[in-house]
Amino acid sequence: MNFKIKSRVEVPELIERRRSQIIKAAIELFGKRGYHVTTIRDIAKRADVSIGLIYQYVSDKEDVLFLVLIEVLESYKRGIPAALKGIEEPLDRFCAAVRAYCTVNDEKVEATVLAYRETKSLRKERRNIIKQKEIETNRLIAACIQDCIRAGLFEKVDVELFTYQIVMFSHAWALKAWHFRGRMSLDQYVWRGLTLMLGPVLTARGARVFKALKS
Amino acid sequence: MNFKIKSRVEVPELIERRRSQIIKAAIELFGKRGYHVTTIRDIAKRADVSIGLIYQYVSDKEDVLFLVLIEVLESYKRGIPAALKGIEEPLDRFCAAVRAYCTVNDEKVEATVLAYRETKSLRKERRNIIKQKEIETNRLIAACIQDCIRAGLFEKVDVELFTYQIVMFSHAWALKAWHFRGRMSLDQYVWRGLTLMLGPVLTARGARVFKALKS
DNA sequence: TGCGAATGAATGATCGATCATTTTGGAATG
DNA sequence: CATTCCAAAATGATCGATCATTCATTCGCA
Repeated sequence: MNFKIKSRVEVPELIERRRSQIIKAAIELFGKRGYHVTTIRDIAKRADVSIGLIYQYVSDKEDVLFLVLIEVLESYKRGIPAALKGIEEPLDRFCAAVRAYCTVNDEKVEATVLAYRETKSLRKERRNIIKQKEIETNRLIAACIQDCIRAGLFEKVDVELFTYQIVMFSHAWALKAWHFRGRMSLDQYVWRGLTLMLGPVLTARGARVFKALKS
Repeated sequence: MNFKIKSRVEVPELIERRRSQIIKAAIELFGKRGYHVTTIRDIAKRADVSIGLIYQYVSDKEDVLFLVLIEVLESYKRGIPAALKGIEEPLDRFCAAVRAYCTVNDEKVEATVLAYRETKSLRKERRNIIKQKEIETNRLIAACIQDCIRAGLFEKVDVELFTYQIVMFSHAWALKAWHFRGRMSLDQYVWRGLTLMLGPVLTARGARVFKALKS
């Protein structure tokens, strides 16, 4: 859970600025070409810094991948609470959470695919930190589901499995973009998916609320 | 759809034997360590052949990855019809197909993860062949769903989306093995998943058939 | 002037691919 | 049946290229 990446430069603002410069370039390149094929030279060029500078803020290439994956997963985790702000009604919150998660996956398809591709390229200890981050995001969705159950809008479903169903549904938009893109819009995907998945989950009352929400 | 990989040796039986020897070793190594980290030397050693021999049956390392992915996807495609043999009742067939797909993913978790990780490492033309293979497998599941609809066991659902839901559900067992393994058995996973996913899909009659199936 | 930050040429290790050489198996010969 | 011979198959040392990482040097600011 706790991680520090060694830096030869001490000034925190500088670390912040340089690292995000490096991460930005690396996300683009890793996303397009993959981690192993991308060279430190490529990253340096795209970030408009020297090769040596990268090694002042990071101790090896794996550090860059780790920073990249942390940033990707955290940005996903940030997206959900942001979309929930101000929404009170539980079913509404649930739908907003699903839509938000699909939306972040849509905006950064390559980053999502990258997380699937390259998490295994980290050493175990770091891989676990990444998994932990994913679990934290999943908890946000699980909480929405729990709330719907408590409010009598969902039947008492298998929360764990239903959460993963939602997560996979969202990831699928990115993982199978080659299939879905062009076939339907993200909005269509979300609504058609929700309709399909909620069918057996909604209580009678939940169904009424959902119908109202659709319009 | 059509692919030939150059071989310096002409004898078909020899090509068959040597290639499957190479592929077997490569699946294990790519699965455990990843494509880029595995060297041709590693593959040669594990397959118990010389480096040079590999280049007699394949023209470069990417050929090996391609052969590996083709083999993985084909083995998955073979698994479904095999499990359906002799089963007539449509809902039974559908459940058997889901279970079969989950089972192949369970037996070769690393291969499934590998397909997600490394398909992008192929050049576009070959990547498309792999996607095509996945589509062919999906069609087998879609057909089961269609049959259930025709038989009045499923409501007229969104077949495309429902198919992908099933596919992602099966892949999730492998992709999220670190979460599910130990928490439940594959059988539990399949039944809990089917119960969750079929809820809104089954017609009244379908529900009766499903209940009977469970016992 | 001094010091931390930045640079990029140089280093050394690694790896894919090649190819000169050896081994193998079986056809031809006596 | 033993021997010779040869083409195909197999080998692995070697080559050339690439890449992560280092470090001697320069830069820029206080």
